[in-house]
Amino acid sequence: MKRNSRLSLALHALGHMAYDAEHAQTSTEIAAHAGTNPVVVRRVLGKLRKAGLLTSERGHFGGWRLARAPQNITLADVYLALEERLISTSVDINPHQCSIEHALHDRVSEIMQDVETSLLERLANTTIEDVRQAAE
Amino acid sequence: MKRNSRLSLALHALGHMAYDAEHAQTSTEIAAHAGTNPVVVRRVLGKLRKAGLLTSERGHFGGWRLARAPQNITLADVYLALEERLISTSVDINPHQCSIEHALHDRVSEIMQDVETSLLERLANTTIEDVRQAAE
DNA sequence: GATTCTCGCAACACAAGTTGTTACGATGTT
DNA sequence: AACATCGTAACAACTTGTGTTGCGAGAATC
Repeated sequence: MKRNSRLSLALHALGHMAYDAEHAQTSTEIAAHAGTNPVVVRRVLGKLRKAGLLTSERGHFGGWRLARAPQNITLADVYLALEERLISTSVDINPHQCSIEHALHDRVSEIMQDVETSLLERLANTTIEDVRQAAE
Repeated sequence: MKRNSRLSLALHALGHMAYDAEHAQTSTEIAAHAGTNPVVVRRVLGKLRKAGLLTSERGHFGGWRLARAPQNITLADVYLALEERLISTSVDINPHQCSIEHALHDRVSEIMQDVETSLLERLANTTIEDVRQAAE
């Protein structure tokens, strides 16, 4: 697997949880469905919980539940919860800072920022519920 | 250094070469300016040569030159020459292919494709010459 | 022709990030 | 008490990006 597999895993899990929001799903169940490991699932879903998209409960009949209705969770929410960014803003500014480098950084950063914003707008237009319905 | 450092390096080198297109620049010079290694420079610029943006000459007074006027090289040309993509299309399709996974893949791919296209359009609107002038 | 300069390329080392796995403690249910 | 489940740390394996060394090929100069 490669980059973006975390986003795929998160969305996949949410999609399934949208089917019956009452029943809590265990990380073992989710992992089996996604072809990965329960610990990996907890790592990823832990970020979604931190962002308020999910709740988790320990103990018997514990597991993961949506914290909101699937109509109220957009792909953008999930993307932001993972705290990854397509654009790499971390362009090390060299100390000598030649003017070409500076002009390039400004121009490329501006474009990347616009693209990132555009991406978020598009992701915000699709909810987990939309995806669930599209899958039927 | 992180991702995108190849694009930065490539653009940086092109920006400097745009100043005097006559004089060939050696990978050692470029590397010193960019704070990296000549072999790294050759690796990156080799892709630009393959794409027809640069030429290289061996031997005494050899080095790198622009293959076209800097007005005719856009940031999109460079981005494409590096053969990297922001979007990771390589989402391993699992054999069992659950319908949620399929719907998600379709939806996210569509969005990513649009964003990639939008990025290319924006990059195509700036030339190396534009950047050089902005640096003055 | 010998020397020097330069690119081309392969090979390797190192660091960082991603994923999978094991282990164990904490918490909740039966 | 026994069991199920999450939370988290630790580690291994793999991939990727970058830096480095070494050496051969081609081209200019002496």
